[in-house]
Amino acid sequence: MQIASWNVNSVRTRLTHVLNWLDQKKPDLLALQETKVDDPQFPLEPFLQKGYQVQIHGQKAYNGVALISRTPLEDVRMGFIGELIGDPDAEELGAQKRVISALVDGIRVVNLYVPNGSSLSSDKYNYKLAWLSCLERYIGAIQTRDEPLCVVGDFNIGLEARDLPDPDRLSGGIMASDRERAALLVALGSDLQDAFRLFEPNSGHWSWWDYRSGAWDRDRGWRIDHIYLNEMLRELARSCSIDKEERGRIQPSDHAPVCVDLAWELEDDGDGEDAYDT
DNA sequence: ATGGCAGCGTCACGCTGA
Repeated sequence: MQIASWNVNSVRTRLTHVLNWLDQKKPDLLALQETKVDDPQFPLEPFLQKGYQVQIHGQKAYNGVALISRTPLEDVRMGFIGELIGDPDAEELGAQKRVISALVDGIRVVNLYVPNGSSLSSDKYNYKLAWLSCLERYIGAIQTRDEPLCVVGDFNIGLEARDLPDPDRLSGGIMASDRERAALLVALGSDLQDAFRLFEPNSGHWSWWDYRSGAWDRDRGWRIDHIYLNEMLRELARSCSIDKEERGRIQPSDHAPVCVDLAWELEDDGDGEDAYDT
């Protein structure tokens, strides 16, 4: 079972990139962020033609998440719902389409687009902290003991110095402040760990390069796109990698896909193909 | 230290992202 996460920065602009990438990598599940399209305008057909199922939770111009899966998407949940009951910011927290989750071949997959926060003095920073607090309640509600859980997405947080290109300068600023880091760690709880760090302890591995300042040419990125696995899935993790090549293409997203390979037996989908070696 | 690049909505540039 291969699960991938990719902030595509507009699914319509990046459509050929995404379709070509699916043909090349053949993941079982692709979680998209920043689709930037309202649901009626989402380009479903090319994905359906490739035999993928699609669930979308989008809005016009901003945000938007989707799940694209070779196996059925069951028990699909759009956004925070019950977790917002009693929250004074419920309406605002629900208006931005940043969360979609489904049960995929018995694995609970959560796809997130965490708010950026803009700057520490911005109202958007408080929104980010409130959103992460709601995420804590959401993950607490959605996870079931002894069931596999995989939480993926664009977290807009570099959790550790090794996830930043210049930690001395950037630590404490937006996407690297103590409060948002702590809020994310609390939201993830005690059972979820970063799949990438199971395999790669070193710095210098990025998932996002700013379009500006020649960040790509200078290889000054951040590692802000993560895949978190609970203990029972960690035991099955074979690899986790960032597909940096995608960022080097013509008219790329500013993010690269992140992929995890799990030794999880898929139900036979009937076409006789096996997606991985065992 | 600052700004830079890209996508969207709407059609000249402002807003937003990260």
